Amino acid sequence: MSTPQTRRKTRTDAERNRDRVLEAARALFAEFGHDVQMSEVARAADVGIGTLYRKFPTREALIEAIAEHRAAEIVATARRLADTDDPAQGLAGFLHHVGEVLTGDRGMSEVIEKVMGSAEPRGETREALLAVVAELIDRARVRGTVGQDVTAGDVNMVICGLAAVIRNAAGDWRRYIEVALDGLRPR
Amino acid sequence: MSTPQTRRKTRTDAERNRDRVLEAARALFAEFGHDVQMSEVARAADVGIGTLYRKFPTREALIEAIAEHRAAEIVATARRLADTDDPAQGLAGFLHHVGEVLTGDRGMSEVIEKVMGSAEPRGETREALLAVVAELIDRARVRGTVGQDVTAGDVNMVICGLAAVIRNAAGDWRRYIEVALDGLRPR
DNA sequence: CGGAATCCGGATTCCACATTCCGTATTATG
DNA sequence: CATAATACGGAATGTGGAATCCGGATTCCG
Repeated sequence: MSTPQTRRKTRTDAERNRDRVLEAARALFAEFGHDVQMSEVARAADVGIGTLYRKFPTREALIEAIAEHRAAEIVATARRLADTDDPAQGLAGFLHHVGEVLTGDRGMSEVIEKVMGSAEPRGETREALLAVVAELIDRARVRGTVGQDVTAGDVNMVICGLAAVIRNAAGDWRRYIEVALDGLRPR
Repeated sequence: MSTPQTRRKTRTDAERNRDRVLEAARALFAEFGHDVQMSEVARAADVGIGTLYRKFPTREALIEAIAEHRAAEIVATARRLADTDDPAQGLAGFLHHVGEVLTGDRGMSEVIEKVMGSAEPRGETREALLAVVAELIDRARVRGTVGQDVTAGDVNMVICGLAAVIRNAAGDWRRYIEVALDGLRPR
């Protein structure tokens, strides 16, 4: 009913513009974080504000699209690390990867904090992330690098803290990870 | 020159109002964090907006006043812990106290993050805090509960993360402290 | 080509707040 | 008390920024 067969192919410029917007938004949010303005995004994408709003009906929608993208990347890497059975990688490698990403993406570090916290309605991707983390923990446990009692929730907290440390430049985040990892090791 | 001897005593009601405002603001910011409105503060204090602004010429000024107050309390407690040479207290006790305070004061946990990060112009109190933390670390080091290489910066990071964990309800913050403390212990 | 169907741009509307202004009310002095 | 000095309240103003609207430009399709 919502698809009258009289449907033309989506205009090519429309599609192109959508990509432009996403790309520009990604760059802007990565550099300046949550407080870039819609008009700035539009300008950077070399697109009218109207267009921007047709693609993403809401500021929030735009941010979500970007975040989802980055999150998916992270999950992908995590899964790779989980599969490769390299002792030098695993949980440690994952945390460092997250740190690396957040360092170059201020907006993401702002989002991660919230996402790792309260069980928000951030569906699929969040689930996927939790799953991989759980797997990483299992492997680490077997290998003896983390205690039996360590949970995915613990790692969540660590990541939440990591994001804050990076976002506020509160110190050397690699050192933070080191400390956290030591803290998770079996007694 | 700025004190023409023709100076009456400050009106008593003025003084009383200032207290009311501070008290109301404290409560409001503690519960709702950074986004309470000036008008709400005024209403809660049962005072006109104009008055509120005579006491604190700026939203920021108000927040700063509140934060400074809380920070001073924390420093005081910290110093007490540092003096009491109770092994069960010290650094651990301090972190738990901070956690307790932040749990009941959302606004503060928002501020702490920033303050612990970038060497902002938050003068005296910040200095004092750093000093006590340093002292707590020294004692802990002597007692052997933290490694030789642990610095005040490390504790800063931990606190910054703690604030984030609490603010986002990302898990059990007592557990977080436990992990952090374990991570700081000597090898 | 021709003319829908779609999409664009960006001025404009709306809204949520901080901050200012000023006429009125209250307090301290003599 | 009288009166100057202060303080008060809260409507009015200013501002920043998201979201809407619509005449004009483009693109698709026969």
